[in-house]
Amino acid sequence: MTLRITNTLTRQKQAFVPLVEGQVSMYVCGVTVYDHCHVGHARVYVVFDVIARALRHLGYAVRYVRNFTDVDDKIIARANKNGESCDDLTNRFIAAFYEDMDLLGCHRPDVEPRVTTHMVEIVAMVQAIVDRGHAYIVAGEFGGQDVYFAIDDFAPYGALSGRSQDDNQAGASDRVTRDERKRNQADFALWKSAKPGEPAWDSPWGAGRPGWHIECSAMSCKHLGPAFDLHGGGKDLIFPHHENELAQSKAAHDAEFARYWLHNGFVTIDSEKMSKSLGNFFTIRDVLARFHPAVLRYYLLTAHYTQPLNFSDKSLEEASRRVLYIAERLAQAQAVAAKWKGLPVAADGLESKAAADLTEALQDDFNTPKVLAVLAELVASIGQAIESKDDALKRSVLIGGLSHVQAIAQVLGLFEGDPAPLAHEIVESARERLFPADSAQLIWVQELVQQRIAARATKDFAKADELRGELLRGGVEVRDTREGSLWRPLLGEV
RNA sequence: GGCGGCAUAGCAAAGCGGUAAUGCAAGGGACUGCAACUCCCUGACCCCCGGUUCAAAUCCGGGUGCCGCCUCCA
Repeated sequence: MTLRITNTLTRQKQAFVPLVEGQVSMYVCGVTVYDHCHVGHARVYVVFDVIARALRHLGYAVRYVRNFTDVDDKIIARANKNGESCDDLTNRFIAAFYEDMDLLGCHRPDVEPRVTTHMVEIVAMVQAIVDRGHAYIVAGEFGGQDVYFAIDDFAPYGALSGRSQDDNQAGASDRVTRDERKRNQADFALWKSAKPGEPAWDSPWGAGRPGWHIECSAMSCKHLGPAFDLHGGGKDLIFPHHENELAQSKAAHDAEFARYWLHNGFVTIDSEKMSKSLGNFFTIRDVLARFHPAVLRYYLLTAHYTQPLNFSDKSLEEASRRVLYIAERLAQAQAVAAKWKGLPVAADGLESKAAADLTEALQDDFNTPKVLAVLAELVASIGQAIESKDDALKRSVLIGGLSHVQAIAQVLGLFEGDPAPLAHEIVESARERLFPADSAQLIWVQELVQQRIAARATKDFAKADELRGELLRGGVEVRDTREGSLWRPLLGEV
């Protein structure tokens, strides 16, 4: 079996054949850095992080490029509003972006170009498009000149999004102000002349800045060449961003541009798209204040990347319980397996089946729910083995299973490290959040737990059970173990 | 108005022509003073109607419902 990928261009899942055997070049549209990222952004970058990891697992040498858009209307507006420079603003949010991505366990792409450092390439590409007759120049509003891409001169326009210009006109005409300078209202800016006070760069058309789409065309070309394998982003970029990128790039150099277009589905809330404009979004920081980063990452991988993913406390709570369960099982398995440390174990059927299942799941359009199912079966086998009285079986399943969990972990970017601290962090972060030190809630819990310990000591089980019931209603579960009566917060409503 | 996607057990989610992965929840059992944790067992014929096929959740046609894009948006 070979790798199959859903290609937006063909609307089909098709066999992946890279331009150069064994290598994959991949470009993913990065963020416009004027604000914190929300969960929708998190999904894109986690998904493509896993895709890059998966490709590497499958043996490809991957070159992953992801840009920062640091010149844009929204950036200028926000910087003006804040009374700071665009550079200060963008640098701040790039730093914040890295903090979020690091917490979520996303590897850095191989190249992370910024628009502001690629003006030479951008101007050159605009010039090439003009020279080849696919763009025209009009007078700008404040002097200088604007350059527009002429979609009527480019026959394949609409191929990616599957719509004709006529289709678009019907809906767009009532919402978009007419610009009489444009030949076709759907023509889009390649270069915009500077308005007073805006950041601007020199060009053959006077001082100005790039239009929205050209940066990705120029930067992908510079770092991956005029033709490359994978181009990714959220579904909302299909039109107009990617459609326009495709048109510009092909108009500039005739090369194939991206061969496979991958688009991830939206994160939704109550089935509606999470977006800035609707205001129904949570930033990554909002979520990480309540849930462990591994929980958010796990949750983001529970649905196939092309499908919508509905965001809710319930889903995150379920993911919490699951991640905790897996981490605890793995930690326990490691503790049990430690005594066999260094002893070799023959690969068993379980391990090789899991390896084959992992590969198959990844080759099936990076099917992370399937990978999670493989992991679940593996962890279940490990859980059974821990209980097993058969020492030989136990040893082979635990050691073999743990080593294969690592292979899966490296692809998912989950459970890569030591599982014991992860389990501890999940419980402790919930404890700190719900029962902070010196809080009335904490004192309440400690008081009841002490009373219960006392009740049990005198074998007053009726009283002990009553206290446990009370704690449970207060969101606390108590477990009587060899180490005594331990308590921890319930991870979400059950 | 145009274009596109989705509809699978209580919930979430795989499946891409050969009689439905996985997770959560729920029920039963083992364990436990009782519980919790853990382990074992239990669940759906796939929105509706037609069609193609020896065979369809999976393909085709028609409905219904939800969502997205066509304006900045991951």
